[in-house]
Amino acid sequence: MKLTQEFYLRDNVVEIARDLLGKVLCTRLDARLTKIVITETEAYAGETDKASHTYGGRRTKRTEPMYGRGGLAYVYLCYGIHHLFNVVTNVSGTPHAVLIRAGHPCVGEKIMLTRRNRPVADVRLLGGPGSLTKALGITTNLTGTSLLGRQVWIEDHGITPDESSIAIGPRIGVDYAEEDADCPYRFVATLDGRFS
DNA sequence: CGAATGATATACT
DNA sequence: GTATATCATTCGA
Repeated sequence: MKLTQEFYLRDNVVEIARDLLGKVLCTRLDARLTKIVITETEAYAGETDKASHTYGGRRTKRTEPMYGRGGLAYVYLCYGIHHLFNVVTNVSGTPHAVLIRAGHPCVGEKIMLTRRNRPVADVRLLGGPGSLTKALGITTNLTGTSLLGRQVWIEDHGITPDESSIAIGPRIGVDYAEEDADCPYRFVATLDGRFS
């Protein structure tokens, strides 16, 4: 059920980004349990990827978790407002990560509505990386946390989108990355009611 | 379309 | 140590 270390240690970050579609991202924070089905991801291929914070081997206090072992969380503040959640992959020393961009409510929908201060669950509840972390209660103080622990983890509920329901395209908001801005590293799944 | 909003990286003194 | 530009976005006009 819960994804194991081996899932995250694999060396093809693009493949892991695709495999994360349909998996269930869970948090238990402030004694409140929330789960969402992942529907959109992006791969960031570390040192060779101009869109990645670790391009060229840049290593700072912020990016330190990306250099850790696969299976850690990398959370950072973007535009001074939004906390963005990433899954660190590959072995220690290879700073790859997958950004979780969107999802569908699974457990704790009411808690998520409260955190987002919204009346009803629509596509905007979890419709972007910043909205998603707010709904799940994720903040930068979770950066470096293990995804095999008690606060945040990922489960397999047996949802496997087939090839035809996955759209692949260039990543969002990475215009600064020159030629790497066009890499087909973004995955979107359309799961028509196939989640529990 | 444009403001909000603050940590972070980088380039200076 | 201090200054400044930049940003893997969101929301509301």
